[in-house]
Amino acid sequence: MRLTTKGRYAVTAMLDLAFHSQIKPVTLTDIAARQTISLSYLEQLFARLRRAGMVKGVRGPGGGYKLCRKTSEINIADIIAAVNEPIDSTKCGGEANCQKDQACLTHDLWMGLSEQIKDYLKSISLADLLEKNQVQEVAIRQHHDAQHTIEIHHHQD
Amino acid sequence: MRLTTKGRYAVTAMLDLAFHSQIKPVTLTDIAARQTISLSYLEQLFARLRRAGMVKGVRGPGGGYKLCRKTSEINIADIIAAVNEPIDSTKCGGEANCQKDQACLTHDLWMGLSEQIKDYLKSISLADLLEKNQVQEVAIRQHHDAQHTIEIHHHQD
DNA sequence: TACTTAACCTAGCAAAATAGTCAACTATTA
DNA sequence: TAATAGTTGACTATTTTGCTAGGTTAAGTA
Ligand code: FES
Ligand code: FES
Repeated sequence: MRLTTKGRYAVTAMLDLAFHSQIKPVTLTDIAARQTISLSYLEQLFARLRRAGMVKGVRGPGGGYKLCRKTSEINIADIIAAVNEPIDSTKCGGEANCQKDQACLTHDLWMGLSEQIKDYLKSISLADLLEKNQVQEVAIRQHHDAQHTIEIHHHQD
Repeated sequence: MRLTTKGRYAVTAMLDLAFHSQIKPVTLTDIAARQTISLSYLEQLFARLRRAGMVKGVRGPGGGYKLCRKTSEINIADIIAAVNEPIDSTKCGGEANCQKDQACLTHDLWMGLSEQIKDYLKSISLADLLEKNQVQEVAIRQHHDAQHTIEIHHHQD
């Protein structure tokens, strides 16, 4: 499991998609504009996400992308794994034989740690994040509404 | 929190150090040989680890590196943070103002997730990993011993 | 049928990060 | 003093990243 800005872009885009594709597909152009990510970079990311079976492209006018599964069934680890080249972080490439005596200090250890992180990220779904974010959005909207009300009151003075 | 091979190198080297520096300091040459990491790359990593106050260099013959703290007081997150350039993973660089309406979809969300991963890695100490590894080592040795016994039995036939 | 839309694909590029090298230098200690 | 071993800085190669530019293909619409 590698964790870089690339993965962040992917998670962000997927979250945007989850948030806006309730009714109709969302175009990458829209996501690019909202999240300030280059369109073609998004295309690259979504090509991988599509090949991983997480999203589905709909061509033609009114088209765009939509999720293949429910937001509760899409986890963060899968998204990150989909966009990152699956690099074998071991020297031996699966075989546990690079040295005689201290062979797997790197091998088992990092693999285990990496697996733990993956498990952790697997336990977080898009729905979980959406919920969190929605709470915040609601809070902000309520704040705005409140301010709006205050302004109206002010005008009525 | 970023997770790349660089961090893996650092954690692996620190673990090797923890494992071998019980009695006397360990030279980077030894670690380089054991873990098949380039010596000069290790030097770079250990320069950062030293600046972060995690290891101490001992000069002269019989010198090398040793840990500044107990293995139970050194966590994985700190090691990884020490070798990675502290990059601000947000576009806005701390300010939450990159866009008007959807400002912090990226911001709060990824920051929070990143923080959670960091917390998780903070909860794992070198001692924890050592213990695990030692358990495995014992297991392997036992397995070897068992096979050895089998071979002896075979010879006795 | 022609046109538009947006997915889908390809090649290439500049900047950054990563991984590793080399050589000179300094401090320690046997 | 001579050997050892850390310290430093500059330098190079490779990979990844994020992006641009240009297409092709499928699906709607006039
Ligand atoms: S990396 Fe797999 S055995 Fe050393
Ligand atoms: S990244 Fe911080 S507000 Fe958008």
